[in-house]
Formats: sequence, C-alpha cells, structure tokens
Amino acid sequence: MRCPECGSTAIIRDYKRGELVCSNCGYVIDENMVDFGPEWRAFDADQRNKRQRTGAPIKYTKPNKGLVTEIDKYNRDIRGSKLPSKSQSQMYRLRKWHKRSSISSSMERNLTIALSELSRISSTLGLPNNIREAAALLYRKAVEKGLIRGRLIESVVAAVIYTKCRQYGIPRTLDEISEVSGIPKKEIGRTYRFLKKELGVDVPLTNPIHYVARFASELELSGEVQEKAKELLGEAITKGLISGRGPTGVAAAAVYIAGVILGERRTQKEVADVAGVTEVTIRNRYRELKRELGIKIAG
DNA sequence: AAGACGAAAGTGGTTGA
DNA sequence: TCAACAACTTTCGTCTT
Repeated sequence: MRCPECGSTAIIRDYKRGELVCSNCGYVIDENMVDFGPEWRAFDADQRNKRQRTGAPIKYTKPNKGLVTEIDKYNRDIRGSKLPSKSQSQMYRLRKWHKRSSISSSMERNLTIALSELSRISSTLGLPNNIREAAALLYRKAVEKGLIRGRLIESVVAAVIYTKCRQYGIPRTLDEISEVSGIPKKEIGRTYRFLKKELGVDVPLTNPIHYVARFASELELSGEVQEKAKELLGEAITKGLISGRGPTGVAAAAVYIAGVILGERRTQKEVADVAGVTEVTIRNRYRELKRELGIKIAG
C-alpha cells in the first residue's frame, strides 16, 4: 500500500487509535480501522492451542516456526503394513527422544513465554508485523547462543523490540517500552547493549526525524509543520548539532520551532509532554538550533 | 495569569584511568 | 572500581505577552 499524499510505502497501523498512518508524512490514510488481531488472550501454549481457530503460515513468532515433525504411534510404514520388529524398537526410541528434545526442552518453554510477551508488547505499542517477526528472530538467536541465562525473559524481549524498532526507523523510546513491559529503563538499556555486543547487531544512531511525525500528529500539527521540522533537522544533522544530544529533545525542539515559524504555535510544555522531555531541554536545543541555523522567529 | 527564558544545583549513566 | 564528565531534569526567579 502507498500513501496517497507522498507515495511512501512506510504505512503504520496504529491499533490504539484505529488509524492507518503514513510514517513518512504523517498523513492519516484511514480511520476507524478494524484490529484484525485475536480478541482473546492466552498465557501459555495450551491455552493458545485451544483458543486459536486458524492455522498460521511459517512464522518465527511460533515456537517451532510452525514446522513440526510428528512421529505417530502406529508402527506402520507408508503403505500401512507393519514394520519389522527391529524398526519398531527403533521408532520407539526415536519417539522418546523426539519428544524429549522438542516438547519439553527448556528452550521451547522459554520461547513460548517470550513470544507471548513479545506479541503483547508489540500490540500495545502498535508495531507492524515485520518488526514482530524480526524481533522474534533476534530473540531466537539470543536463546540459541544461550544469552538469556541469568536474565529475565521479559527484559530480553523488551531489548530485542527496542533494537528492531530502531533498526526499522520507527523508534520507540526506552520510556515507552519500559512502561508496557514493566522492566526498568536501565535494565532494558543494559540488556540491549549486551545483545548488541554479543550478537553483533548493527544499530544505526536514532535519527530524530523519525520522531517528528509522531510528535506532530499528537500535537495535531499540519503536514507543512512536519516538513519544516524535518528540513530543520536535516540542516542540523549536516552541521553536526545532533551528536551527543538526545534525539527526542532535538526532534521536539525542531517541531516546536517549525510550529512557531508557520504560525501553529504550541507551548513548550505541550511539546515537552508528548516528547517526554522537559521544557528546559527544548529551550536548550531551541537556542542551539536558532543560533547555528540562523533562524529568526517572526514576531 | 500563563508562558517563555535562563541560571544553578541535582541526577543517572558513560567513559577512561 | 572510582572519579570526571556530559546530557538532562528540577527548581526557582524574572521577564514578556
């Protein structure tokens, strides 16, 4: 699907608000959207199997990727004739170990818990499916490398979501993820850094531009303001005003300035609230941007 | 009266010895 | 492991609209 406004394919489904939004320009494509997710919740694999009414394509968000080998209990070959007794005892042993290795392994149990937490968090944050899948894959890698030991499953889940959100350019702040996962920000950050090091994931610096659309739409600012804010940020980036600064603060200041320039003023406090920073930070960034970019505020 | 501005002190996390 | 450090927050007084 493409955004009718700017042609971008970066469309985000915001289930919380029931909106289909273009993440590039902030254009709301559809409102009153239906959430196609399940209406039920499940807390373990058993409940899920009982409640799920449809099958699924191959997915990393399923503990066994949706692919299972089953060894049935009838000692027959493909034509239905009995197996020789030597093969029968072999099949018996195969069944035993197949069961032990796949169903009751701690890794599978771990994944089951983790994946249900992962889907809960990503629903609450309104994350698209490709991120969920990517996060699930990353988590799987972490489990396979034995990096979970000694860590809360939930904190690793939070960390992989944070990582993937950043990689996919729809960043959520640590604060937001911390809130829905119930894991302290500090812990998520630490796990995130650990995973990054151990798994060698390459995460680009958070680009403040990615926050603009969200902040602007929460403040009900027009598309022009967003464009202006992005333009300002682009300039700021080339002048090296970003490094070392918190991306949310920079984005918030740009949105604020853009609003003032285009006559859609919001108070510093309003902007500060949606961005999750203080007015003072906005003022500091604002001052820097104003000075370095030579912006004059029209009176 | 509310918002904008900025100084000063405090906080939590990173970095380098 | 500890101290220095930068970014950010909290708090508060003053100025502007």
